[in-house]
Amino acid sequence: MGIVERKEREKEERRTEILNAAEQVFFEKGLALATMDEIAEQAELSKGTLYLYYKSKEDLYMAIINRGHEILLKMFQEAAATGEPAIKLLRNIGQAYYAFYKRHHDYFRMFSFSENTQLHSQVSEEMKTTCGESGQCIGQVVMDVIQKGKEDGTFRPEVNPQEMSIIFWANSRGMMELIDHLLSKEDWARGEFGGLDFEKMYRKSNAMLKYAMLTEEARKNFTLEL
Amino acid sequence: MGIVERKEREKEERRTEILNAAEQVFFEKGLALATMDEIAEQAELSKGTLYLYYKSKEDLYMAIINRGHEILLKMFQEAAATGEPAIKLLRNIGQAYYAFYKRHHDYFRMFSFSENTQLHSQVSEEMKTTCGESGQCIGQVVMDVIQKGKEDGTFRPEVNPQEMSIIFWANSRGMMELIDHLLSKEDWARGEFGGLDFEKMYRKSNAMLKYAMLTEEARKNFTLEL
Amino acid sequence: MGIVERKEREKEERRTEILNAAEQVFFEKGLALATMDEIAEQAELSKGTLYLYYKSKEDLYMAIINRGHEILLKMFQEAAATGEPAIKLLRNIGQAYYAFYKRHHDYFRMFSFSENTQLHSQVSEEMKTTCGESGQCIGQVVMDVIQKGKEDGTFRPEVNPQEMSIIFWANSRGMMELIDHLLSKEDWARGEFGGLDFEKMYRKSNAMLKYAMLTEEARKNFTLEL
Amino acid sequence: MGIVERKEREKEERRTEILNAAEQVFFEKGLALATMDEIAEQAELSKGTLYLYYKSKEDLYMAIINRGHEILLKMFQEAAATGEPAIKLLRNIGQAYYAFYKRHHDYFRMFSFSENTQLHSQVSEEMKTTCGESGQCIGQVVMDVIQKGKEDGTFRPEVNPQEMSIIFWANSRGMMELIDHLLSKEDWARGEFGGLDFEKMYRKSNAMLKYAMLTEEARKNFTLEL
DNA sequence: GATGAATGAGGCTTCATTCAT
DNA sequence: GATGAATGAAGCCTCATTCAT
Repeated sequence: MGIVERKEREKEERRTEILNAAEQVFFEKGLALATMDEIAEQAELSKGTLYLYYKSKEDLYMAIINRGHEILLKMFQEAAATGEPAIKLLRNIGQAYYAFYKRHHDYFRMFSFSENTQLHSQVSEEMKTTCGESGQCIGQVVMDVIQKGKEDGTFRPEVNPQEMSIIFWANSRGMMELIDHLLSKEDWARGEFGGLDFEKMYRKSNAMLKYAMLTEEARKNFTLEL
Repeated sequence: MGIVERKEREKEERRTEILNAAEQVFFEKGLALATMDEIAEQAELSKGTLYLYYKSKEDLYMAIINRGHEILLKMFQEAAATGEPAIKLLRNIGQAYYAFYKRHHDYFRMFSFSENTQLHSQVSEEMKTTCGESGQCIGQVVMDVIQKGKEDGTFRPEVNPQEMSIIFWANSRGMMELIDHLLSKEDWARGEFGGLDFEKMYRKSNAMLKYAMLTEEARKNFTLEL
Repeated sequence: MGIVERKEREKEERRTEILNAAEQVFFEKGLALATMDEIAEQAELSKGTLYLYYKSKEDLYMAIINRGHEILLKMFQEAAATGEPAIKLLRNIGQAYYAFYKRHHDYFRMFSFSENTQLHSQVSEEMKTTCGESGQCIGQVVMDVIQKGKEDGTFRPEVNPQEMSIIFWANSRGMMELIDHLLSKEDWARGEFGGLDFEKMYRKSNAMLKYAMLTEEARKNFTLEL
Repeated sequence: MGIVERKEREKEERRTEILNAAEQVFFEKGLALATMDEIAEQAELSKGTLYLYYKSKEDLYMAIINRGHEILLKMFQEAAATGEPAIKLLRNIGQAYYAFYKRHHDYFRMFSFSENTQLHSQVSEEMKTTCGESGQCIGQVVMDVIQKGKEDGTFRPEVNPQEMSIIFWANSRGMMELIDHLLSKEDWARGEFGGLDFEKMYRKSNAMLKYAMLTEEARKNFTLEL
């Protein structure tokens, strides 16, 4: 025995190879312009084999998005596990998001797409189920941190962690999308455009939201720089 | 005389008809799944005629995005022209955005797409030029209001209007995208999901940002509800 | 009076303008890639007007070929009208053909096409009739010169002028087509390719045919250089 | 084993089937009027399959031209391999060309087109490379024979084989094109038009060129009939 | 006579997916 | 399980020609 396990492992490896290949192609061309032919060639597999592992091009695309979500989740979890006070953790998470964007902006760009109605209509239910989790968990990490901050008296008692985590997440995403869009026209690596320092702006926006949640007490130790 | 003018007007009408038809189809199917055949049929025109007015499917798509931008711009301009103090105007603009989303969410969904690299690569330079303006102006409206608020002592002197308008815009967009995504799974019309009142959350997020910009003086007249 | 003539003249001028425009476009793009739109634009006329003067794109193309034929005919006639002895005239004609090729190779290239079956099937009978003449006459010029050479004892009595004119014409055309094809790959202006001097070769081929027609007597005054 | 070979063979057969179908359609309609739909139907294959074997309509067309070139090359090679003296071989080649024209005039007509600039611009580099060879070799056969005739004292020492092979080839092609053009209007099968026997004329033209190349010695055994 | 907007048939090509081997 | 040849539906776009004004 062990033969079943080996088979299982090989199958998993094959899935990974396909994903790696698909990733490269999707990153370069995007969903619409990528072709299964190209992915098959990149994977050094036949086109038929692709369909043995993934039901459709869209499923494959969704699987890559899921990869991105898992990477981001891990980064969030690490950022929230330093043992620091909640307010620091929230800052860490914010920075982790920016770091993710910088290191994995190809994934980031796919995220917007993942919410596209058209895409969803073409992804199998199976795949959607598989991919749902990570996305959910990401929000949870933020929520837990805010809850913790509430408990230790940093955030006001009327703060609703679920709502606030959504607001934080939405704001961050909105900032990053805008940054990504503006930067694509200029020097992306420099992270600067038209004299604006986007990283700083991103941090500011997060700080502003955080500031609004602080108790009077906590504000004394917090300087909001605009 | 008048013959040339009439011709001109008819041509413009035809353009509008085409745009109307394209809009309907794009709203329903999205860029990828829409076909020029269907648009032509909807417009009760031959496919060839479509190409007399727009160079490609992507150009047509971009023209619709432009329509959306113009509607939004007008709503912003009206929201900023009530003569109220800056802090109210900013709230008006925020509400206008939400109203736009509610009334024209099909346009709203296209906006994300308008920043897609692949789309851009297929839109003619001509069309891009035509469509650039509205997008620019929208941000300007917000910026002017913040500048005004700074001048009348509502917003802190260290506030940078350009940066803040970007942050406001990004946050609002992020919130709305998230709302749109979450709601699409449930009852959209109700504007509520999982016990969360999204409109309220949206207003909160805006209020939090605003609050952070206020001078000590102005905060006295502003209650931040979380 | 006069008014009809003026109308007639203006109409003729319009035909010429159209022909000029079509010529430019056909020269540049060839029949298949040229469009009536482009011709109309070049002529600064509406597309509809084109069809007022020519029944189809193919008719227009044929009309240009006819122009070329007329130019060539005129050059042949001049070459044959210097009053020199027949053997010189034949040389003149050969040189005229080469000169035509050099000066008007765009026309020359169309000639091959003019014999294309597909083209013919799309040209109106009317236009074919109009264009038949020049083509016929060109052969006639050569024939007359050979007949003259026969009469003055330069060419053998058994020479059949009709046959020989055809052979001359065919040989010259074949040479020029080949030259044109080979040269297009290299420096056309230089008239040289792979160390071969095509003009010289062309003259040689003509000389060889001429030589074979000469009487013993005439050969004494003729040096055939190979 | 053998399975790979069989696959290989079947693939080659498929290529041939496609070529056969394309040939029939192109012969009947010509490049411009032929459609891939028709070729697919004729081949009893889907249109998509055509593109699995040939990149474009033009590539397919070029492949057929190549077939013709190969047939002609073989006929030339056989004509030049009878072991007879060079002067006979040259006559054989001339006759082979005429035979080719008579048996395969559809191919012959395509040849003119193969030199068309527009066609070339649409043929893939790959196909051009594949097709280049045969064309080259055809000229070589003639050249070798002339060289041989020079060496055995039949042709004058000043004869340049390369030049002369080109002249022969060009003259033959020119004659055949003209014949083809004139005959198409009348009875092609009879090979006669307006009282002219074209085959005889063709032979005459070749004989005239040959005659001009002969040494004084060789002329004694050669009667030039005009 | 001139216009030019409208047509609509049809062309080439692509590609996700299947299925016999 | 893997292959890759074959499919065929569909897409975008072109353009010669017509015809109402």
